[in-house]
Amino acid sequence: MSEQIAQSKEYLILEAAEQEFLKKGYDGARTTSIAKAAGVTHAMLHYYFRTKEQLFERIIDKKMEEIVPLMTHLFGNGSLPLVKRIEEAVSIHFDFVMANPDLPKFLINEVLPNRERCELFRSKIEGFFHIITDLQGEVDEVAARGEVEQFNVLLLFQSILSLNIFPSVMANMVENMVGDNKQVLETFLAQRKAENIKLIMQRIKKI
Amino acid sequence: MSEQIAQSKEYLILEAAEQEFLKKGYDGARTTSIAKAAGVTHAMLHYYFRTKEQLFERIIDKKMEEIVPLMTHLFGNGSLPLVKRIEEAVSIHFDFVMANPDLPKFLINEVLPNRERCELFRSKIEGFFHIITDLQGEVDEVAARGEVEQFNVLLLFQSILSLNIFPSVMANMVENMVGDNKQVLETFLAQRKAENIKLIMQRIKKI
DNA sequence: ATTATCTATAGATCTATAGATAATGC
DNA sequence: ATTATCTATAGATCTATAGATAATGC
Repeated sequence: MSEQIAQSKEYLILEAAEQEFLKKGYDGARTTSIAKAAGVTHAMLHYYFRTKEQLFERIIDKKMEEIVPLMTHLFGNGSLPLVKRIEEAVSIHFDFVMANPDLPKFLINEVLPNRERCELFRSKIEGFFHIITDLQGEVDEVAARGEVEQFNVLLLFQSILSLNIFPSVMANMVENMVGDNKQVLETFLAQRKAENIKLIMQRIKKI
Repeated sequence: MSEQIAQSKEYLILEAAEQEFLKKGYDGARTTSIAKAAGVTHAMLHYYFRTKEQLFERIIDKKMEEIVPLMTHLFGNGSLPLVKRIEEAVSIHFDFVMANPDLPKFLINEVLPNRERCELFRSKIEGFFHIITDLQGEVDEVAARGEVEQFNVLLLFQSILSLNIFPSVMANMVENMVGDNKQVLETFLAQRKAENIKLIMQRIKKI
């Protein structure tokens, strides 16, 4: 990004707004705080974005766009066998959530409860649901050959999602329990990731 | 509860506050809305509870108290063998979350992020962590005899929690996907519950 | 005497804009 | 001419309380 854009007031406001909205949600966020954090006068925020709502929509859109490519490429590595591909997906998804720890709560609190935003989100990740359907066909075949336990792909994806967002959704409690020791935290996360992979693998592998 | 208490303004305010705070969170809740929903003047709310914060704490306390007995009795049926006891726990916990669908989000958004409240909550469920420790000893024994796969009880509990809160945390998206057909929703929930039990059972059972 | 209740309003906070002025690009 | 920026403030909303009055319990 060019130096001009990076330091433009409009961009500074967007960055500050992202922080504020992700940390505090729409209700908790203050346009005055955003302006202050961005180092601009409050009037400038309204000059560029007119309303708090419009500024918020910009952040929502940005966040959604960050999720789409992950979702559509999650089970993307067609060269791997089915089970390995799913194991990869769990791992990649876990890492993505850890790299974007505020996203799950933001989605849960600000996107899903709003009809319009929820449907916009669904339309954006529509491709993902087609992938799920295709994958189900593949699973049915492989399971018919007795190579994996039969399973519902959508349910399995929900399980992966649930398990992987846990550390970020419960981040405060986790911190509270492990203290602020970075080493301990990383050990915990590694354990958590390994456990999630094991859970999913045990579920689908042929007994 | 006596008719007097049930219809007392104080109690009406508490009930309305519970609805409002659970649905909208602290920031989104309005004391004026609460008073209106309770059918009392706004001044009465402040007369009984002084501040929004104090009213909120009352609701927080109540909600915590609802969770404590569940947690401490989750793995309580000592007469069952280990694996069955855990299966029971998954089932009971799932049903509890479904019966209290707003609780997980409330805990995640209003309790855990607040240092004081989070520690208060931890102190209230301290007994639960002792149960986890005891259970770990039992697991180590049974696993040493080769009757179950070795596993970490705390990690497993986290997995159960993650999997079971999914439908309520994603409730809006689930509704959006299954429509408002009650039959379809119940089928989904039954599927989800069976899948969670299967996931946990497969994880701990000896291969 | 104390508790409960209401009306009216203070006081704080927050979003948003008006209006003036400076900077920028044809 | 248009775009960017600031100061000042309007206007809306929300929490909280003052002060008067009615109801209740010794």
